[in-house]
Amino acid sequence: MNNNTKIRTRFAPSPTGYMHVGGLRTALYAFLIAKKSGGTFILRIEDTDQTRFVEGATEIIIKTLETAGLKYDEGPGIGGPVGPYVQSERKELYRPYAEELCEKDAAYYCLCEAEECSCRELRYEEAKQRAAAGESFAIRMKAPRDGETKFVDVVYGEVVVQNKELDDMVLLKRDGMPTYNFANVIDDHLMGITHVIRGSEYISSAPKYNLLYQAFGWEIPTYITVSLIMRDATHKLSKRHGDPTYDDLLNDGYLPDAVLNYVALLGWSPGGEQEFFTLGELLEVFDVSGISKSPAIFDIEKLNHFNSEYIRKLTSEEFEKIAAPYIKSVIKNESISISAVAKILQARCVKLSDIPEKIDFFETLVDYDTELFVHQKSKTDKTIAFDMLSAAKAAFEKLPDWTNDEVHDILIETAEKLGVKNATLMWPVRIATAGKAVTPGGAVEICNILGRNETLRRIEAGIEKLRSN
RNA sequence: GGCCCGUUGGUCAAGCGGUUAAGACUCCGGCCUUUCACGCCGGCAACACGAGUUCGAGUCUCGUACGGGUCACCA
Repeated sequence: MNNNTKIRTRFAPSPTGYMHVGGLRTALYAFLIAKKSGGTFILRIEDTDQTRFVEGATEIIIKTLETAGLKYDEGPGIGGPVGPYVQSERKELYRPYAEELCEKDAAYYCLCEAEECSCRELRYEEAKQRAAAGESFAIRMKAPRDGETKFVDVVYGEVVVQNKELDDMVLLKRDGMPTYNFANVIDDHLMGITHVIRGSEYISSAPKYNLLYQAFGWEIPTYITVSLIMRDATHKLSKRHGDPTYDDLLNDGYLPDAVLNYVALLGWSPGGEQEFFTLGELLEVFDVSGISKSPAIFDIEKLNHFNSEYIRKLTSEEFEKIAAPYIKSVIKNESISISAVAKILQARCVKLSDIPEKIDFFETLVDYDTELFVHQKSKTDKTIAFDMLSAAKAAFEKLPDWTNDEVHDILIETAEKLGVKNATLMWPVRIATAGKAVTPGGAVEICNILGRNETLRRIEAGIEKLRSN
């Protein structure tokens, strides 16, 4: 461990146009590891493959980190002392390092087109001449053929590999661009990265990176390898198979804080029983010793739970603000109070996209089935409902206008007068005004939101329905 | 296939040689109640298998099975 230097970590995604949930978690851990010790968190874009260029992809990454609250100290847009932070803008600087390795006999020019390379022993001078004469070439690492390479990973412990398992990986491609692996090592060193946090798909490459560091005589960073996030026991989470990306989740009405909190707990445990953590709290409790080696399955049900809780914890003003667009997507009638609708929704939605189907009845009353008036527990059926609605109508007509409290009081009063349970009156009123069995809020809230005229209109319609039945 | 890694309820997971094997999500009862939700109370459900070490193993060792990762001039 680099105890005497400040920790520097980086999140180094390739710009694919979206953010994986796993990528977000890697970014989070890198952020936490740096920040909890007052270190530096860096964003670096790994775009050495130009055929994969996706318009706007870097912006998506930047925006993701921003919404997630993972503020980077150095990176694209804000710069920093070891920039540029986009690899395609650094492409000129890799070649000299590859040449340096050739001089040290740790790499070689590979002039072969074939996959099986036969030019490993070609002398550097001779290869250079042939290259100068116009032959195209790549530069490969000259991996040792015997012995073993070992390294220590904070999560995986000591990993030993036989060198004969290592191949001569390409450092510089025929097009002159560095490979991901090479650029990664060079940049991590040049940017002073002390702790490398990445997914377990890279653990097999780690020994090769170490050989490179050793050939250069550079200090090897601390490796922290995190396991994969899976869709089920046998498939990793993937956009291609329809699994949601971070952006998909936000579009579906999950809150950034909830997603971050949930994702933090996939493959890492704080040890105690607390599950809800703000980013600030994570900074306090996060410790690499809690990172697990085994893959974790992404469970949308558990995320739902986190999201519901986060929604409930919002102040009603905050909730109204984020719920308003969803509410307005179905409620066009301007006499309906968005704020009142938001109020009855807050405790009842798992995610914001649940909202439209829950409140559509405010806008349009469907031609519901009168069977809905039958409810044993409330002691009501169609005949009773008819009487209840008639009584409610008479009571409401006496009120020129109303508030929530007035609706409540008059209904309770009416039920008392009739000598029935509150529910016996409330049920039919709610059914007549909403036209569905399950609604956010009860009869009182619904009547109040609809307003006197619309409520009376719906109650009268209900009476008519029952009369003709 | 070679190499590397993993395996505690359906899911996330605690556990670091002695526990009635936590907790959370889901699911199922019940209570509360103006439907639903919330809340409260209760319940179902796990150490992959086989050897070994040990007085004692979910915890240590080896093997087996199953699963994953990786073996690109992709990242």
